[in-house]
Amino acid sequence: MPKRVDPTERRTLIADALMRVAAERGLEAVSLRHVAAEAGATTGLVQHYFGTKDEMMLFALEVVSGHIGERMEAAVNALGPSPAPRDLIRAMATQLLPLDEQRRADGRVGLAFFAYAATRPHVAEVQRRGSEGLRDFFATMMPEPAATTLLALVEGLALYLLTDTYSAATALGALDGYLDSVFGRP
Amino acid sequence: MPKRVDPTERRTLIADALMRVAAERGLEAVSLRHVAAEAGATTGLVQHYFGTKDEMMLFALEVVSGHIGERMEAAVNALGPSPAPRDLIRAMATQLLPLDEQRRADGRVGLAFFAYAATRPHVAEVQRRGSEGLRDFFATMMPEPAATTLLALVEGLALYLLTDTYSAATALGALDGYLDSVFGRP
DNA sequence: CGTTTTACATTACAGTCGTGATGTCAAAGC
DNA sequence: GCTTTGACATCACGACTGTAATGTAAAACG
Repeated sequence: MPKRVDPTERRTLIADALMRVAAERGLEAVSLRHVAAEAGATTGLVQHYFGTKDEMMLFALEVVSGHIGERMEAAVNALGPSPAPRDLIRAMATQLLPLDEQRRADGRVGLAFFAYAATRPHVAEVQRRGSEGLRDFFATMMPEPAATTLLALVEGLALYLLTDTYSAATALGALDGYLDSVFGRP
Repeated sequence: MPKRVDPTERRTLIADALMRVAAERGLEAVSLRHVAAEAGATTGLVQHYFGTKDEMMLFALEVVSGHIGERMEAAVNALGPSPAPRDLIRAMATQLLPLDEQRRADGRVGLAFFAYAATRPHVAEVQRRGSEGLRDFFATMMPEPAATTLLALVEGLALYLLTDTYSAATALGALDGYLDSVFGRP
């Protein structure tokens, strides 16, 4: 056999190509051939690592969640030890907003997956779990109804940022305004 | 020529079929053939009334906005004359939430169109205008930043209702909670 | 050293897609 | 009444899709 290869490395390489295609040309342009071409490979390689297209899509969705998780961890670490709950929540919520090109790309993929999941229950399950985990975490640092509201608010802001309906300043203002109403004005 | 026919009637007939397909099988299942079949017609008819697929999609998007507008008007009229701002806003915002099968169908189509618009600037324009109009109207009855936040919150709640992440009671609770924080608890 | 197994590439297939061309038929206009 | 025209139906086209089958080369393993 040829050089033994790290399969998850190849899979993330493919998933990254997928996300580039999805971010630039929409999820409907995500085909085995386009993804393969973007990855500089052939459809055979893609087929080798993902038996089916749905498998590939599902993996890409997990990569996006992974990105968000990593960014949240980094943002939280940047706060230093034992930060105030409000700062912690703000830092995490901000990572859900598409405020730079990196997060915009992830956001577009995430949005596309919402539509994709609308007719694929098992994909929807993955998303649901992610949202619930986040809300439960938020709920450890603020009243539960407020955590619920905050998460929905952030999701809506993300949507409007993605469509250029709201500016970054507007979205951050709305986020801070809501945090003020929960934690009290500083 | 055959019986002269009302073109907009035919167009809405086609658009309704499109929305049924999109709601049940996702926007990616929306093809000229599927829509035609759902409408009990042929692709020739669809082509006759919409030169191109994009034209058809755009028209369907306008139909969805129309539905929402009609529902809002009905809900507002049901309030009786000169309602309190809070009640008015609540009635309108509620129409944006997919709380019954009718609104769920529209919501799914709307969501699918968000993804569709992500790579079609002129479609995004239509959506943006709708959101801005709504926010401006809200802003006539509440502080502007609150209107901005409310709209994003409602959009986020709609998303989570659509994916069955939040229950109707949870979403309405979040909406009322926010309205309380703006207008004061009754 | 030979065999097996892994990692890919290539090709083929059946299906669907949007679109354009062409055909048919009935009513409106002269 | 004949011609024009609008309202569709039908069919063909090239492009694209996901997937299955097959081929090939190389490294690991006995």
